[in-house]
Amino acid sequence: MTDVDRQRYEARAAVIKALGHPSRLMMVDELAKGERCVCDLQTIVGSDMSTVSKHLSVLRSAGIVEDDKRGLQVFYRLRVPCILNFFGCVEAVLKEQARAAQAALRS
Amino acid sequence: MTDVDRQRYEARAAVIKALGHPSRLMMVDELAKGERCVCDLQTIVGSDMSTVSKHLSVLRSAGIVEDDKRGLQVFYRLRVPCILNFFGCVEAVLKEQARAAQAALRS
DNA sequence: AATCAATTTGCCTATATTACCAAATAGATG
DNA sequence: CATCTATTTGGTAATATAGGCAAATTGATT
Repeated sequence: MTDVDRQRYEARAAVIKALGHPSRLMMVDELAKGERCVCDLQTIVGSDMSTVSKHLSVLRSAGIVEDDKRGLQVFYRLRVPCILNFFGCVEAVLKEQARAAQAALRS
Repeated sequence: MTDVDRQRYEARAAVIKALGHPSRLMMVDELAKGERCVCDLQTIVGSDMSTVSKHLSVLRSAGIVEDDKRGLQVFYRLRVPCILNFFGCVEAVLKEQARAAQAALRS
């Protein structure tokens, strides 16, 4: 494992980590439908506006969303929509989890 | 956003979070080639054995890997191979990141 | 220029994560 | 049974993350 390889895994992990929070997932899901202002996202997520803003900045520095200020509002949108493909597989993992839990109960 | 919805995002985030660490990504990548004992993974990752073991337990409780003790060794393998599809999109995000960084320099 | 609205930043506290070491466990072997 | 090997568990310290409040910023409005 070379140093460059390590850096590559580091970079990948940073992207994935940015997605590893429920509020951020909610926002990504909402942004899948189109661009949204911070206020829209706050309504959905339900945290303090400053908290939402910080989550968005995590997504932005990971390269997952980009923003665009128009007037008083800042609009965010997905930069790389393939992110959405993750969810299918994540659901598969959750199903496996459930299955394993059942099996454990039976044994 | 109902409470059940929130729980669903929570569960998804937990799975994704488990992937959000460079060492764990390395291990998943290695396991893509087939099952491996903890010692194999330790060699690749290069951390303390106990650290590697804990990372594996994170992946296991997320439902991403399963393990199997045979003799003195414990073998791990991927439970849900679609995980590997993530990487393509993550690379796309990284490329976008790089492009944005370039654009920022030019402006 | 003063005020208002939307968002971000700074600060602080609580909680979570990571890593290593040392000790415990479990199976194999002499 | 004593011992060796592979792995896990417990303890602990360092660092990172998350959330809210208050203050700062930025653009719009009067």
